[in-house]
Amino acid sequence: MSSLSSPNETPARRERRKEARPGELLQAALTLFVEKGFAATRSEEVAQRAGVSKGTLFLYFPSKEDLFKAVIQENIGKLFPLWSDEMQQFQGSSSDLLRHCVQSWWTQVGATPASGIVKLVMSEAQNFPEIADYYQREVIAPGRELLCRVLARGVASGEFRPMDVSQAVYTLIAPMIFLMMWKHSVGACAPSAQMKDPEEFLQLQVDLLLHGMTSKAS
Amino acid sequence: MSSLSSPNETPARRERRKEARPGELLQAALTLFVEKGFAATRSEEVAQRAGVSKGTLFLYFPSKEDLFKAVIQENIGKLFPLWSDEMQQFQGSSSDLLRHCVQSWWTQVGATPASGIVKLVMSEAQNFPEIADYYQREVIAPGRELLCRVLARGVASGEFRPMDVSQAVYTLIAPMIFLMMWKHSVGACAPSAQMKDPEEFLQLQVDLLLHGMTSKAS
Amino acid sequence: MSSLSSPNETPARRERRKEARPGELLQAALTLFVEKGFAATRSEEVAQRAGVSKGTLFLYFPSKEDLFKAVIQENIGKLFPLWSDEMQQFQGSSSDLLRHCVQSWWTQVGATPASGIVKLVMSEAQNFPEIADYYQREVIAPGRELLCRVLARGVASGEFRPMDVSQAVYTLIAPMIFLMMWKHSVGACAPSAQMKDPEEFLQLQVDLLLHGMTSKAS
Amino acid sequence: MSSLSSPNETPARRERRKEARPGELLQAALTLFVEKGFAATRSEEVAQRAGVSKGTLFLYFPSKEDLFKAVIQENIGKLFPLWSDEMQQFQGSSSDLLRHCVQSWWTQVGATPASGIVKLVMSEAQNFPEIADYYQREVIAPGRELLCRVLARGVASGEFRPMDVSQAVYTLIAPMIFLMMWKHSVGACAPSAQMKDPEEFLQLQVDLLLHGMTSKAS
DNA sequence: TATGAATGAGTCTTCATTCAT
DNA sequence: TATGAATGAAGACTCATTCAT
Repeated sequence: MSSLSSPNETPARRERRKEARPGELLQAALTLFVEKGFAATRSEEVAQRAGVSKGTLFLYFPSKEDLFKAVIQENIGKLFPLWSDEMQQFQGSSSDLLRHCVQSWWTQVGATPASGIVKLVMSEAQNFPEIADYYQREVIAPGRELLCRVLARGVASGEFRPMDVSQAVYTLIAPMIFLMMWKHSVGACAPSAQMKDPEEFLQLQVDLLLHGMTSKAS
Repeated sequence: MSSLSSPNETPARRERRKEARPGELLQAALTLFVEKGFAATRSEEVAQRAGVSKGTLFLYFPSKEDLFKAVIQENIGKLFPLWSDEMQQFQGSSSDLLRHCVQSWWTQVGATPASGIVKLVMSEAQNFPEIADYYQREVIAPGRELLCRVLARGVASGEFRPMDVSQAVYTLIAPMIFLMMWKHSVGACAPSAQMKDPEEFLQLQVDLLLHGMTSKAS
Repeated sequence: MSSLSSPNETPARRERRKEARPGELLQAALTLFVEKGFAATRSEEVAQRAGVSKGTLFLYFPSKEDLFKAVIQENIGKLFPLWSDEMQQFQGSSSDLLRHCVQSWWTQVGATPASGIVKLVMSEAQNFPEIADYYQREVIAPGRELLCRVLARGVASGEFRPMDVSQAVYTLIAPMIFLMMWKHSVGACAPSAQMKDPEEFLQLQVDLLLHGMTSKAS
Repeated sequence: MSSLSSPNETPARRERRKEARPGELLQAALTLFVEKGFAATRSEEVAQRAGVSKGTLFLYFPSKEDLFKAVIQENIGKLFPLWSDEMQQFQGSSSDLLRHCVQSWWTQVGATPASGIVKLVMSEAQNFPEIADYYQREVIAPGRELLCRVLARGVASGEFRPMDVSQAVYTLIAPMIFLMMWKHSVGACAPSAQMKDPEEFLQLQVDLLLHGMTSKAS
């Protein structure tokens, strides 16, 4: 436009805010949703925490549910394409790839507030079918697909025993889901019930699975 | 009403019902809570399904939350003393005992509506701290204790390798929790995400664990 | 029930209120809707004017729209069956019957708050399609049908000239609608625009029509 | 932008548009108000349809209400001076003049979107007293005055019987108002209730009136 | 002039719980 | 005990209007 007139112009403050808003709101929503639950978080609280008025929230997200969907996408959904690429380029053994997957998930979801989103969705799925659908499409399906590909890779290379990968994935999913649910429900309320070392638990689970699955072990 | 009938006849239906009331309410609550969720179930629905009026429900249970607690106790809490006894009297190997535990849990909780209660509690724990406390006391603690004893039994007899039982139990708990959560959240909403054969999955998990844990396997 | 025990019992106060409530609410709604319009009347105002709380209103009418429908039925809809009977039994000439119809309408609707309802429905029809449907079914259709029967009666007896009754009715409807609209819009706001003598106007209109319609007149 | 072009060329499109803005906004408002109602039309929609931003609308019209007033003036108010002139110069009989008036109204209002404005004003008059006042001043008063003059002309010439013209005008106004209200409320919602041939209806009404009014008829 | 981001007042409806009967 | 009428707090979302740019 007028880029020729001012050499190092920056967007007007108003403009910069406009671009920053969605992120600020998403961040606020993530924190509050995880802390208080989706239903228990008032839209206005989210707006306040992001430093804007109620109306502004609805300027960027047509509804509270859409805000939730965006939070899912921002914190989890967008990881799958990246992971998919990583997997494609991975050079090592399938065991290592599997370990890498679980590790990545732990680092980027399990150990972060995003884990609260997973817990939330599983908790509220019944009450918000549209969110459940969205989650199924954007998270569950890609997630399963990714893990299935990893298992299939191992089977194809002869590293893993032949198996029904579409069922076997649950063996990987289960400990992850468990960890997130536990952390954000009983773990959050009764410190005594908290898990001591989730990462070690995860390690153990994966080792167990690999030993059970690798050809050499049998 | 029954004033015309003989005084020493069997208690009138009304009176017999009177004693059955709490149980009927509990049954109705279980069904509805599992089907629609805790928040989405109206107290009046519970009363209606039990054939009494809204007021009567509050005569037996001071609040909806208390009703929930009673449902937990009735459907899950009361199982632990029984299981504890069973365990005490079990004669076989610790592997078999472990399998038996998981089997019992599956039969009496996992495959029944009670599994929905577990899902519900994990979902609502944050919103109802009192319920979380209650659950921790009446379910989690006894459950962990029971499984810890089983593992310790195996270790003591030399059947299992030495281990930190208090962490190892999570390896058993995880697939159970996962199964219940999955079934009642994504599984209930997206048929495509449903698990095909939960029992087989469970079997597999236990086998995996036992192979990884038993001395002979190493 | 126990009617044999107490000779002249009356329903408990609570009970009597229950039966009186709908009427009280309907009355309050009629007044407020006519005075302020449907959209501009808050549900709570209606409840307050009826001396109950907001919640109670929704105990008797599932929604504000349903309340409106009930107001229509109560104040206008229920008149048609009565009028239909009257017409059936009318013995005089069709001219007299027509005059009687218009007279009845004026006495029971035009000159009463019910006229405000008609104005309201015509005003809000676009914004509340469901109400428009209801009104069409419960008021317009029966009203037209009634007037058509009257005209047909006159034609059949040779008192009126042959005509397309289904279009001719509008000649009768028009001045009534006009009177109600005028009274509740410009008439209500600008006293100077108010009609002086609506009844005389109506008389004049009917006379004009009858002159035009009666066979002898031609 | 146009700084590169010759200074004395025809006004740039932008500038020409600038002067056309109010008219475009008025046109857009007319269409939308009639289609969706006043309250249901968002200011932004009007602006959008006129190809400008929300802010610009408020630059030309201080409020939505003022926009409405301008729409009234533009589509109805400005007709009366013209009609008044026409009447002044009319040479034929008063019957013909009356027919001409009704005809003109039908052509320029009744059959055009302007009829929707009349309906709207009558609907919203209570909620917007200022609009009601404005309408009374700019439309009702001049309209009545015009018709009164026509009737008085007929009476003065002996063509019509003596009458209270200030009341008699309603006999002319009624069918017009009715037609507009009907078309834009029930007629718009329930096709079955729509009038078949409004023009014929109008004709009939006028004939009826003239028969009743002309001296010869008595 | 023109823009469009931001504001915040306003309202229907649900439902756990109470209490007069 | 049992009933069910009554209560009232709580929350998402819209949109006319403003004002910094």
